[in-house]
Amino acid sequence: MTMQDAHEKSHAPEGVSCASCGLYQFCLPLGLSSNDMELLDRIVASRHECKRGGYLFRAGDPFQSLYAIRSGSFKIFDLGPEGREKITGFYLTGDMLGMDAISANQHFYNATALEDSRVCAIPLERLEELGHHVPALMHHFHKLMSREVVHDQSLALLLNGTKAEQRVAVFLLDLSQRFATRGYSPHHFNLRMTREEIGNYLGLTLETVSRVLSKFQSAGLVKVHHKDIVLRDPDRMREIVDPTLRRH
Amino acid sequence: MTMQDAHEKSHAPEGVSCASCGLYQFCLPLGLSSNDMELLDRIVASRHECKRGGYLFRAGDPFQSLYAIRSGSFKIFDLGPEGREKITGFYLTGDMLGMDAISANQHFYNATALEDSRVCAIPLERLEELGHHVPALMHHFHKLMSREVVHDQSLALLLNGTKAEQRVAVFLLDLSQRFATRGYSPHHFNLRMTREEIGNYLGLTLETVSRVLSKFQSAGLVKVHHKDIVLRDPDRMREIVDPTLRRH
DNA sequence: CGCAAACTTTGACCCAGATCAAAAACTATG
DNA sequence: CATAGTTTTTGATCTGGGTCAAAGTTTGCG
Repeated sequence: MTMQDAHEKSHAPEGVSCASCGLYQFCLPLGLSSNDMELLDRIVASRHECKRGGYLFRAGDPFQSLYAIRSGSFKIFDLGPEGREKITGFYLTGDMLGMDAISANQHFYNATALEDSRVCAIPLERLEELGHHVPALMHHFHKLMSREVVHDQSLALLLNGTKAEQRVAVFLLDLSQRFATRGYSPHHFNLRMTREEIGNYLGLTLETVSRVLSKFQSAGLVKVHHKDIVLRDPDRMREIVDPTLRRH
Repeated sequence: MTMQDAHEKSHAPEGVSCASCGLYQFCLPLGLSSNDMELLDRIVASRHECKRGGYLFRAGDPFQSLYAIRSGSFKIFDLGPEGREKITGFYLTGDMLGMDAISANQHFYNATALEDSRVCAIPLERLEELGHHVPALMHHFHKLMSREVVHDQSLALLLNGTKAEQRVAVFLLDLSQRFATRGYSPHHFNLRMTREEIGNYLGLTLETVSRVLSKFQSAGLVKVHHKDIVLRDPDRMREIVDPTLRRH
């Protein structure tokens, strides 16, 4: 079973507290008093490591707990009947994974690490139990789930109503913004996924992603060097996403 | 403001209880004791009517409450920069709407009634407050949100990896199953939305939807008469969705 | 009941992006 | 540091479903 597979995921030293994590503005503790923060450590069942390519959970696994990403990044994906992978999300440090599994008590999708990563396991029962005593915690959890709903609907909108260039632009701007929120540069960052994974996620082929990036580069919008991205003109990028922004 | 617009939504007699609703297997009360059920009525702030085409809420509206559909059906949709409508979901009797609004305290999307409908307004604060005393209620709410997450991701998968015929087949089978769960015939039902709305939702044009339905009809899979649908061969329909099911 | 408006069907043509192909650039490993 | 494998780029061609067009159907309203 996934949980015991030492090649994919192993226990790490537990001597870390939520208060010292440096992620409390993204993770669950947001808006809690330092008093509440101490309680928070009680809901983290364990901390794991997950090697690049290792599974955090697989579709069909029984629902054990939610996971907060302490460091690293993950993709979640479906494997179709013929094993064709379809990515529905990339998750970065501070994001929470596994909320799909609550509804049927088992995971619908798969999650693997894009790089060596660490996660905190948060059993839902403990979260709910502590939530009875700390209303702000419960409410924050509801916000997190709601954010997931909004994100997933945005993805459906993206896959429905937009052209290739818009999709890639949305993808880059979204990443940029997420890095900014985490304190990294919004102008210069490294992709953690391949062209194929990007295309898979955006409903495009890797060739199309590559072509669009080349086009953006010759238009002076970005500087692309492998996975190294420099956003040179975010405003013009935003105009590609929403042409009504263009001022003549 | 939407909430006061009498043309769109008006108050209806309040003399109805959750226990007498006949929907308690779909709505929030699922799995609660009859004792808890009495508490439940306390979280319903009001019951409204919503005429065909009327807005239940609009993108940007402040988040007032969640809504459980007592009768009727709704679509939720985004209006792009040029006002181009993009539907991300159809909701039937017993479904809950508005969970997108929790994350930012305002609605991201619009909701209008596909037919004259009635809803129960459920303020989140009351739900959370009562949830502190009734853990099963809180947990059931988490399952509902999780189900929404799974649905939205499934939509993204549909819009990504499938062809026109598969999409229409998925749509019909999904509706069939949802009607069945509600005690209606899974073989014979009425569409509440136009070809255009179906196509919009599925990422197809109304012409393509029409063509696919015609093709399904001549193949003997369905009998289509306007909005009246008879599923004649659900098994073969499932094979269209997932060709690996085919036995030669 | 009759006419207008809305919805649906069917046909002809076209295009964005998929697919196929092949070379180039990078990465990892012994 | 050479070599095999992976990832990316670029080009040529193909196609599912979009777009445009026009006729047929249904519904609702006065």
